[in-house]
This record gives sequence, structure tokens and C-alpha cells, in this order.
Amino acid sequence: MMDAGATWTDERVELLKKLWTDGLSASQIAAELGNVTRNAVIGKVHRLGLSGRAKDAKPAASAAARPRKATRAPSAPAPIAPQPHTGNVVIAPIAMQPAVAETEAFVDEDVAIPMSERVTIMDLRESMCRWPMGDPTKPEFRFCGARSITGLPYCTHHARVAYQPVADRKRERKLARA
DNA sequence: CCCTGATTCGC
DNA sequence: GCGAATCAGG
Repeated sequence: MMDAGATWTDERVELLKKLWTDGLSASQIAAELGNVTRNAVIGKVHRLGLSGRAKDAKPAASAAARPRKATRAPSAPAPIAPQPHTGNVVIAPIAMQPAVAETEAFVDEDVAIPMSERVTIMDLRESMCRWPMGDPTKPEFRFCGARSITGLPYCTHHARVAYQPVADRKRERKLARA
């Protein structure tokens, strides 16, 4: 039988690295990988040593979490060379292939979304992507089901497809809320 | 409240 | 090695 897929195969690790360096958030990566939580993704990212991405001088080191004893080493020095990402624009894989033809867009949609968690209308929740998948008249009809952007009916990926302006790759929660 | 990554520690 | 729980912060 197929394993639960919750295993870090080479392919998954590769995809993880790619998405992470592309600037996607851990939860989004988890959603695309499927069968993993964002915690799992973050944990793996750290184990791989590619944490930190390209941010610098944010919170003077990690004055963040220290709930338990600090008996352990203060983490690795992260020898990865920081990307020359000036701000945080750029990236956006769509920039490489703009929505030229709808055909392309559809292909991209199907391929780029393993999203192993399509849901029926029964399982569709408020914060789930309502992007339709398949023929609504058929019983196989499903919704994307990924985490939708707060205030919007779609996940980041589908929102990008749904709304022509490629302008913001970033998830603008503030805007969505207002 | 939504989200983000960081860290620890039991498994 | 893995990831849930927890933390700190936006």
C-alpha cells in the first residue's frame, strides 16, 4: 500500500527547498506538499540548514522562542549565502510565464497543484479555497480546499490565477480584511 | 484572530 | 530524523 506520503523523499525535499527559497511560507509549502503540517516543514527546513532565508538583522538573533531549558546549542551558523533579494518583490514564478494563453494557465494549474486535499462542498470550510475543480455536475466535483487568503475565497495560488493583476505576490491580509 | 518562523524535546 | 507543542512576534 502506498505510504501516507508523509515521508521526506528526495523529490519532496527538493520541492521544499525550491519553494522555501522562492519565499513561500511554511504553511503554503505544507499545503502544496500535502500530508504535512507547517511545523513539519519548518522542522525540516531547519534540519536541512536552510533557515533564515535572506533576512538579516531582524530580531537581534533569535530572542524569540525559549520556552524550555536552553541546555542545547544555540543552533547552527547557517552557512548558506544570503540571496541578493533586495526587498521582497521579484520572485513570483508567474513572472517567468505570464498568463499568455488560458491553456497554459490551466496546465499550470493542474500540474503545479498536487494539493492532495481537494474537498467536497461538505468539507469546505470558511477559510478554504473555493476554487472549483472538475465538472460541478459530476459527483467527482471538488474544491481546492487549500487555506484561502483571509477575506478571499481562494488560496494564494488560485487567487493569483483568478485575479489578473500579477502585481502582488504577497498575501495582503490587511487589504483583504478591509 | 489571522498569520509568520524558531525552538525544544519526546518519540 | 521527525514533528507537535510551544513560543514570540507581526
